Parts: sequence; structure tokens; C-alpha cells
Amino acid sequence: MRDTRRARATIVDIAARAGVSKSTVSLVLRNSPLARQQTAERVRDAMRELGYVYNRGAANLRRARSNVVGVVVSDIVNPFFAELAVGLENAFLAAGYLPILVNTGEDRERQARVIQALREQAVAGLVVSAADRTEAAAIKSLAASGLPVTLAMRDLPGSGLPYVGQDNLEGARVATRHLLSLGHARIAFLAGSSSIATHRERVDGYRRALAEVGVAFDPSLVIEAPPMRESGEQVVARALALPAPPRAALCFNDLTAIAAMSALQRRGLRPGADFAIVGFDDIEEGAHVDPPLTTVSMQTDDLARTAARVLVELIEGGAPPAAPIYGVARLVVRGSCGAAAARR
Amino acid sequence: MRDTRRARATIVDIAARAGVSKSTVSLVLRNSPLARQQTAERVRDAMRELGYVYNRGAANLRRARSNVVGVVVSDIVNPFFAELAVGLENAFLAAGYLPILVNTGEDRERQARVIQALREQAVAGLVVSAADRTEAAAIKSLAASGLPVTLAMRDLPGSGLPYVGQDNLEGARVATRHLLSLGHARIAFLAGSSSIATHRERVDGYRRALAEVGVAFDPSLVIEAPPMRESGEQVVARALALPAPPRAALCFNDLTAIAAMSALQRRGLRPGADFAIVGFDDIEEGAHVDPPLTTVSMQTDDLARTAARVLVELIEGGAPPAAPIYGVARLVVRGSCGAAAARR
DNA sequence: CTGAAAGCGCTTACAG
DNA sequence: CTGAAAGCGCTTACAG
Repeated sequence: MRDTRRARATIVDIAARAGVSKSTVSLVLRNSPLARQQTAERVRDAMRELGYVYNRGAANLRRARSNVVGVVVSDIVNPFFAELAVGLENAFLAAGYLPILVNTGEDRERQARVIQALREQAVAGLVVSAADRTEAAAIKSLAASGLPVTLAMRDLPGSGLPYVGQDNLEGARVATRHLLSLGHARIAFLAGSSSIATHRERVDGYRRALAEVGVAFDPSLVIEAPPMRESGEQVVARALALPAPPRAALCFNDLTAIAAMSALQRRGLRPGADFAIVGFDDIEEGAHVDPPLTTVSMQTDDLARTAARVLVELIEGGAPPAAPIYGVARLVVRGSCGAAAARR
Repeated sequence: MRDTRRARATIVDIAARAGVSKSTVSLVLRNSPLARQQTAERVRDAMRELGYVYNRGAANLRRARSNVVGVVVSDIVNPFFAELAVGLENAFLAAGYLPILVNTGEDRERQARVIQALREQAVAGLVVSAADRTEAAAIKSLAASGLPVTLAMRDLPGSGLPYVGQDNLEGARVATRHLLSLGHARIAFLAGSSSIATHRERVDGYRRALAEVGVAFDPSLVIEAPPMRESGEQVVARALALPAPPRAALCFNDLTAIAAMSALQRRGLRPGADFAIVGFDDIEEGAHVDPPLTTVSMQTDDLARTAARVLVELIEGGAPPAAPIYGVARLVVRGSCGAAAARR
């Protein structure tokens, strides 16, 4: 088996075969007009015949640059981050960079290890959607070493690093206002953990909307739980067990919103009719449940493209954006969404 | 901003600072016992002081080896493949390789492009879960060039490449037998497309189970549709519109099974009671719907670990496995799952 | 337009 | 144990 393995052809082999020097081959490789048309043709034939594959690592070493960027994602199994990753990947590929996607699974230690591995691989830059509880200092020191870093979706307040992400505060505010406009006053905030900045920002927006209409904030209505489908049962149980149970909730994301809907249904409560639910993070799940879920949409694709662009500019010597870049939070109203629930 | 960017320290800088030659630094880097304890300490101090980062690309160039492997996945947004990717990533990291994860989104042209990019990056090997309709020849020629390649989850019959994946045929057989044992004779196979080998293998298993009990195969019961949640409505509508509508179905995967359940419910049919559903690809979704979904479990994690091990062995000069490696298909029965439906 | 030489950051024999 | 030299596959001035 091993015997079939040929050593890779190099530009020297190509040069020999085409009867030119290796400088000429290099010129042809980079489509320089300095090589004669006919010579270029001969060189390209030789490459084809020898099955030549460009060694980008060698080229990068010599040129002291790199065409690879790192994309560090906190939880690739979450379709929200998977879509972010895909968007980033597309944008980088289109810009001529090869993205290395690594998943940290919300594990800070693992995050540190993979980032180190990426640095050793001499990546040109990093976009990171930081793991839960990541300390700003950890990433900041990275950037201090001169490596271009852009934060996506998870801000690290105080790090001073360029950030591209959702407008969590505004999104939660819009969603909460929607529920308030339906006539709800006791509105729960279900699932998610305050250890994640995203959660804190959303709770802030929720509080702000309440404050704007003079509704007192009740901390017992903010019920934390891991943002997974499995948490639906638990958060609904706790919400309904409150002395004055809410009839409306803003959920940390769409997965937990759907899980909460199921938990309500298991109790004979009809989402929409008996209990209003709004979810975050539109990964187009909201439209496919019954009844449809009203969500705050975050345009992952746009944000991914933007984050990639910001990093590429940083890599190519541009200035970082002066302020965080926020995606527009858009409320997608689906179904009746609980006007009736408020009247009960 | 740019000014803070220091050029990376090299082993020459370390050598100068520690007062040794660069060979010595290299020895220390690789923890060779040839360097004196005290010298190693001095070298390590210098590295710390200079913020040294190992340049693995340069080392790889010199050693004519590579520590990076490519993981080509057909659809990272599908949680099934996301879990596969995570499993592979963990296994490679543990084995000392840096996996570059790329998503093809089932696009063969894109697959060709990213594979080329990975080759130029001089990856040590590739595990590929091929895009829909990938031709065996395309991947085979890759391997013929000497690059170790392992196929995961999507076999390319005729390629002769090592394959690690689910036992689709056996899984479909087991699932179909289960439905038959409940008393169903007309059983639909819903969603998925015969352009994917996975689908063909599952349909084969379904047919075999029918044949085993002497039930004639009815091609009109195999209803194709993209394996997405969105297809649920369509496949259920087509199944119920058949002259003799089935009361049981094996679904291509759990997403489509859950979608089919929703579509049934929208028609007032109770999954389990009125219509038996079994799904493929247990990504632990089956347990979290109501009623719970019976699934064929495929142990993605084990398979990922195995695929990674097979590739690492190939890279390190071992022989490819003599035969395809199949994961065990296990039927996870949840809920009543349609015994009643058969009696209607 | 083409070629010879130097060098990117490492590792690897090979002397000392 | 340590150092000087060569070389991995490229690119980059610099001559011709």
C-alpha cells in the first residue's frame, strides 16, 4: 500500500521537466506576466503530468504571511453556532483564506489549548465566539501579542477587542415590549445562565423594557438553566410554581422556547392561547413548530460575513472598527402569540 | 495599533537570549534528554520572556510530515454531522493532530475546492463524509496520489477506501422488523433521497425486512424528499394520499421523523396511537418530543473515534482495515410506538 | 523574459 | 552535551 505513495513533486521537479529554472515556475504559479505565455504553458503541462500540488506552507514561511485563519466556536452542535461557523467559513474562503474551525464545547481550558495550537499553526488571525466564562484578559493578551482577533456573538466586555454580534439588549427589549403590548405584566425570562454575557445582555434588555412602562422587576421571574432542550421541563415547572405564576415568557433561545412549549403542552396548557412564548435566536425553527413561535431574529449570516470582513481588514493592516457592530434585532411575529393568555 | 505588533521570536532569538546555539533550543523544544537540565531551564526562561510561539509549519516543512488532518463534512448545520465532527475533532486532538474542519454543504464543487485547499495546506490525511452524489472516482484519485483518506458515514461504493459508518442496512432492517412485529404490513419509508448512499442502504434494509416476512415491496411507499424538517408536511401528505395509506413509517432520520409527527398532529392524527413512526439517527432528539420517538441509534461518538483511529493508523504507516467498519444499530424503543395504530 | 543565490524557521546528521 | 552546516519548498531581489 505504502509503495503507491509518491513523494510530492516540487517546483524543482517541475522546472526540470519543463526545462526552466525554479524561479520561472514560481512566476507561473503566481500568474506573473513576467513569464512568457508559451513557457507558462510548458510549465503548467509539467505540473499536470507530475500531479503537482502547491505547498502553501512553504510559501507562507518564505513570505512571512499566512492564508489560514482560526474560527473558534463555543458549541458547534448548537445549530445557531453551526450557522455562524458556516457563514464565517464561506466569507473567509471567498476572501482567499482557509478557515480552521475548532470547537471548544464551552470549555475554557480546551479553548486555551486549541488557540495555542492555532497560533503554532501560524494563523493570520482569529475570530472567536468565546466559551462561557472566558476571561477578557485571556483573549486580550492574545491580541496584545500582535495577533488580529475579532470577537463574534459573545462579547468580552473590557477586552477592547473588535466585536460583531447581535444586539441582545435591543432584541430582548423589543420582544419584551411585544409581550407587554399584548397585555402581560408578569413576564418570565426562561433559561440561559448569567455566566454568559449574552444572557446578561438579554436580561438587561428585558429589564429595560419593563422599566420603560413602569413594571417592577421581579428577580424570581428570571429562571436560569442550561440553554438546552432538556431544560424546558425544569424552567416551566419552576415558573408555574411561583406564587403568582406568569402567563408569558421570553426564552433565552429558540431551542429552550420550543422545549418550554412542549412542557406547557404536556401540562395541558396551549402555547399562544394559554401562555405566551417568545424565543431568541432565529435558526428558522420557530416557523416549523406547532403553533409557530414568535422569535427575535438575528441574521446570523450577515453577522458572520461582517465578522469575517472585520478580521480580514485587521489582518491586511486596516484599523479595527471604532465601535462594536451590532446586527439588527428583528421581531418575527408568528401565530397569535398569547394575546388571549393575557386576558385569562 | 499596528505598532504593537512584534515580529515573532524564533529559535535564533531564544538561542541568543539563552546563550546557546539554535540546535540546543530545538532539542529543548522536543524535550530531548540530550540537553542538560539546567540549560533547558535557561532556554525555557528565554522562551517565556520572549513570548516564543513554536512554528509548527516550519518544523513540518523540514521534517516532511504534517500534524494537520482535514475533516470534510457534508453538512455541519445538521446536528448529526456536527456531532460526528466534534467526535472526530476530539479524537484527532487527543492523538496530537490538529483537525481542520471544513463544511461542504452537500456541494460537490465546493467539496473539490476545499479538498484542494487542504492538500495545498499539506494535510497528513483526510476523513471525509462525502457530499451528496460524490463520485467514487473523485475521492479515489485523491487517495491514489498517496494521501491517506478515510470515509465516514457516507460510503462511496467501489472506491475501495476504508469506511467507518453506520450499519444502515441492519438498522433499517431492525426498525422495519419492529414495525412489522407490531402488526403493520403497509409501512412507508419517508424522506431522504436515493442520490445518497445512506438512503439507498436504508431502503435496502427496509426491503430486506419486508422480504423476510413475505410482504411485497410497494415502491409507492418510498417517498423521497430532502432530509429537512421542512419536508415533513410534504411526505406525510403524500403518504396519506396513497390509495391504501400506510399507518406506519420508517423515517430517513430523526429530524424528518419529528417533522412527520408534527404533520400528523396537525391532521389530528396521534403519533403512536394512530400512526407508528420510527426514526433514524439518534441525536437524542427522540426522547425530547411528545410522544417520545422510537429511533435506531447509531453511536456517532464511537464511530467518530474509530474513523479517526483508522486515519491515524493509515498516516503513521499502518494498513487499512480489511473490511468496512460498521457501528452497531440499536433500536431504542420509546413510547407505545404504534401497536394501536396497526389495529385500527 | 530567465537563472543563481539567499533566506523564511525549523530539524537533522555530524563534528567536536 | 553543544555548535556549524545543510536542507525542507517556496519567494524575492538581483543579475544577465
